[in-house]
Amino acid sequence: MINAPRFFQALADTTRLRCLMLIVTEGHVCVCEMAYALGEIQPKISRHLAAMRATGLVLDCREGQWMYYRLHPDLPAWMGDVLTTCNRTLANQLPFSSDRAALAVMPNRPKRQVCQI
Amino acid sequence: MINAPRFFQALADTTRLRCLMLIVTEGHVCVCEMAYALGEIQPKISRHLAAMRATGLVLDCREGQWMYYRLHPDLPAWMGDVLTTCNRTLANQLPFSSDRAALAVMPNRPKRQVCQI
DNA sequence: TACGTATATGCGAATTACCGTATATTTTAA
DNA sequence: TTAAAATATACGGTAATTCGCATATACGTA
Repeated sequence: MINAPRFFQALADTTRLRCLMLIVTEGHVCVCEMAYALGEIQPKISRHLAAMRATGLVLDCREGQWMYYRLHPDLPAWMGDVLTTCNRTLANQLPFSSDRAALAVMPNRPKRQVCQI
Repeated sequence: MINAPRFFQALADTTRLRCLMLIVTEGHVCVCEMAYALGEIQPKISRHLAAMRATGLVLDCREGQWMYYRLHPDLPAWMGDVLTTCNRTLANQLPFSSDRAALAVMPNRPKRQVCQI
């Protein structure tokens, strides 16, 4: 089970926090979407997501070629509250606001179909 | 002004988080109180507090020989919300609960007098 | 002034974190 | 079966973090 210091450590990196805010807003986001939205290279995004998966903060789900990430359903309630509180304020600030804007106009953005689990 | 990643980085260390939860609960806590409550040596506590002061998370206030730390009054509201949410849950868990218990029975615990600013 | 208590900080060592590049793996489609 | 796209990871380098110990500084009191 994820503990408080590890939870906060996951939020302590700008790239991870930007990915998490996208996940909180969108529900499910795949790697190439985050890489495009943040303007970062794919291995960097993938490594940060692997770190958050290892700490139990997010869960991955393959859908064809795409790997979608979402918040771990067993996340303690207070951690979900923290993420929501955080997103409510940060969503209107840079770079989080421009991340959403970039994702909204992503060319060839994959359409999520199945994997509703 | 303190930003989100630096804020979370401050919470990402167990010693700092324990000190912060004491500060949230008590309002003002001095270094020797935290050292006693956590069972850690003074330089370790002092260095962590200096780090949090440098990031703008806490404010110090000398009172005689003692240096009291409290949350920075200009902390963004959402960060205060996160700390409150966090403390509400963690206060009942180890090691945070035993930190409060130890502080409550600290021998020769200094009495805070002035420095109400 | 001299001493005891509280606090801060300099220092070096060990550990951990983050990055870019290159490459391996998985899946889809031709 | 071959190619292309998406993703994961190994590797090496650099920077940041954390620690214990020793010591410096500040304050109160005798």
